[in-house]
Amino acid sequence: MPELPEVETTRRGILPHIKSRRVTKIILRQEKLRWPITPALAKELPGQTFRSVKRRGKYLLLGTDIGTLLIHLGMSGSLRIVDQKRPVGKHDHVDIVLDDGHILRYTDPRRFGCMLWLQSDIESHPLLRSLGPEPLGSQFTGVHLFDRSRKRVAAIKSFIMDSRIVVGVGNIYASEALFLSGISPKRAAGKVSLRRYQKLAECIRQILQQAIKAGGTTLRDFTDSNGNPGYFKQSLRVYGRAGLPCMTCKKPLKEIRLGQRSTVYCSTCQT
DNA sequence: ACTTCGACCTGTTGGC
DNA sequence: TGCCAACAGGTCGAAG
Repeated sequence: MPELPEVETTRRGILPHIKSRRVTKIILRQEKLRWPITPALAKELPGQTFRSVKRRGKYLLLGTDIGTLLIHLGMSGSLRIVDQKRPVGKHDHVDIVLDDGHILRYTDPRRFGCMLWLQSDIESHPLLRSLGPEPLGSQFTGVHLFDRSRKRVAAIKSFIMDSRIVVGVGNIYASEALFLSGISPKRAAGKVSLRRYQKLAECIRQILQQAIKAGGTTLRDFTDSNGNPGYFKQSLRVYGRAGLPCMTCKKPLKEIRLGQRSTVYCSTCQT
C-alpha cells in the first residue's frame, strides 16, 4: 500500500490528533508483525505523551520523552484515528488509546509492517542507519544519483527503489518517474548520464509532491487517517495501465518484471 | 560491494 | 460456484 506520499498523508492526518496527547493504554490483539511487538513497548508507552510525529522514508517516528515509537506500514498497513465505539475489525492489531478518548488504531492484513519501541540514538538504529537521502530534501540531487550509480549494472528502476540510494520511492512512483523522465526502467543504472539523472531527480520530486498534494494513491483500500481515499490514481500514467495506450504516443504500454516487481513502461517514449 | 532470491502474511483476481 | 495459482503498494537478510 504505502509509498512515501501515503505515509506522509498518514503522518499529516494523525499529527493534530496525537501531538501533545497522552497514551492511557495500549491494546495488543496481534503482536506478530514483521517483528514481534515487544513487552517493553506495551509496558513503557502508556503514560507517555507524544511530542513529535516525524517521518523518515516510509517510517513514522512518534516521539515521546523516553523513547520513540517507530512504525512501518509494510504493504497493507494503515493508521486511523477512531473513537471508542468503532467496531474492531479482523486486522485491527493495535489500539493506542489517548487521553481524549480517541484511539490511534493500527490495521494491517498482511502484517508486513512493524511497530518498534526505540530508546536512544534513533539515527543509528539498524533500520534507519543506512537510509539514503529524503527525495524531497536538498541532499537528493541528480549528482547524488549519478555518483552512486557508477559501475552498477542493476536496472535503474531497482536502483531508485533501493532505500540506501534514496528513500520512499516504491513500485508505483518509480514507474511513474521513469516514464516522466523518458528513461527505460531496464537501463543499467551505471550507464545513465548525469543529465538524465538530473531530469530523473526532478521527476521523482515532482511526482511525490503531486501525490502528497492529492492525498496519496488509493489502489484498492488506502485511506488517510480519517478514512478518505487519495486521488492520485487518476494521475498515474503507466502504473496499472499495461496494454493501454501510452498517453504520449498512443502505443500500448508494455509490462515486464524487474527485481520481482511488475513494471509498466512505454518502449517508444522511454529509452 | 553488489545482486538475486526467498521469506514474511492475507486478500483479491482471473482462469479453468 | 468452487478451486487454485498468481499477484499485490515493502524490504530484510542470507547466499552467491
